[in-house]
Amino acid sequence: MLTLKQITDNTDDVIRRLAKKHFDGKKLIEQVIEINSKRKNTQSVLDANLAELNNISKTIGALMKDGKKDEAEAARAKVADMKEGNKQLEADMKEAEEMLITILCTIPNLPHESVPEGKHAEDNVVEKTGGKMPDLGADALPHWELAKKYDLIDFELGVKITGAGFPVYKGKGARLQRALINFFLDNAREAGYLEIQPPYVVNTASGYGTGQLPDKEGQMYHANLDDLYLIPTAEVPVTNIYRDVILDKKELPIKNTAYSACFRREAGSYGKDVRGLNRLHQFDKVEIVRIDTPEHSYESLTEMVDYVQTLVEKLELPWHILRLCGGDMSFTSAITFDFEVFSAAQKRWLEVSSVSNFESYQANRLKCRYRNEDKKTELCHTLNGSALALPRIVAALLENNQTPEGIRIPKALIPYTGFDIID
RNA sequence: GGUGAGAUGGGUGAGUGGCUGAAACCAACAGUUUGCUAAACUGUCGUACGGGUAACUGUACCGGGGGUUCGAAUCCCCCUUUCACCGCCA
Repeated sequence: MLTLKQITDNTDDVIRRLAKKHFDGKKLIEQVIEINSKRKNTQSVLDANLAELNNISKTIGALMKDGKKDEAEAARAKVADMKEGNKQLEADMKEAEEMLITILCTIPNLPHESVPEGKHAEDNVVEKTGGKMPDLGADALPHWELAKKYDLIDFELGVKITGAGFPVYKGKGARLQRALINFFLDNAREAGYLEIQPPYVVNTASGYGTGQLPDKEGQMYHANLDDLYLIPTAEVPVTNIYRDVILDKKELPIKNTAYSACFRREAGSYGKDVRGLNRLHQFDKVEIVRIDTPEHSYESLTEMVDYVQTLVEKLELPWHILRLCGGDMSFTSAITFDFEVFSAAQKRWLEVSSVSNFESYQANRLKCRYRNEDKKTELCHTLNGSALALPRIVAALLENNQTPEGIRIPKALIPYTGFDIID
């Protein structure tokens, strides 16, 4: 969520920037300012009352010792009176604080100045393109048919065991998954990321910390009995490592990477877009997460984007990077670059990575801070990105590398798969 | 799952209901001394939200939430969690 300081110091600027996300924040911002000033006034009165109360309480002890019972009784009565009045003030404070958080949670992050205007995915700007488009014949098969032909992935079996969107990988299909995970983790480690193996279920506090709760509750699987959520991405447990933490500036930037299975309910989307591996309820992903200072976070963002580029290049996939427009960006992001790879038989671009800087928006909720040179605590910036999500990479690898002899494995991956062709 | 003992600042750890936002030690930081290092000495050393240009100052917080009391780190209740032993178990 945005900080009160951001809102009170640069009110007009905040409203203007929210408009880029097609969010009309004028009323809410005004409301925040009003409630906040009320909160301050209430606190001033309440603090003064409490100070007096504390003083009187101290004198009661002394009076009792001196045997001045009457005076002590009088003071006691007065205190009882004041406490009644404070109850209302305390309730007001609590209400104001809760209201502020509730409203702040409904206001999205401010887009960075460099975010392009636009409403939909079509308005995203192609930032960079690379790789070679494969030249497939007219009889090229989509990945779900290749998966069947070579017995790599069994979608129907997943339906039997669990339901749609939970595929079963078999043989070289399963080994390809394992190879990609290791390939991504090894690359991340070589790029300086610390490997983390986090829990796949998290509590509600963590859900709030990274902003899945309260609004996106329906997107996570929930274990009712224990009130725990299956993670939709490793970002959730890994970023929550730094919840309620004050870091030393020397530790920044923190660079973590984690593989996890990801679970997404994604209710209500069916059809061609979700065919095969295009959209799943359970999938594998290696995530990179950074915690950084505000001064350095955009440099970190560039490094992360460049790093992801090396991955798609090593996999020899045709790729491009999109700078997302204001309307297509996520609620919590200040700037997002999407990586898409071209899936040649489907003839469509598939999103395989999303690299974002959340600036202090997420850190504010997490209370993730660092101590600056003046020993003052300041909110960190948080960033994360997929590096990479497996299913669509697999889809593109299968489709783009199909030959009459079989499916060729890119050179960089062969040491991990242990085979160079799927036939 | 059962029983018992715990949870205090970055760490260790003290704390008869008022003199405790919290001893002491360690770590850290700044300085003095010193040819360098070390040692010694001096000082600083939790967070949040208010007030104040500032020095400073008010309030809240001793795992979390309630309660008792004029007053709670301290007493009571609930929850979480750690450790030990028992039970179960890959």
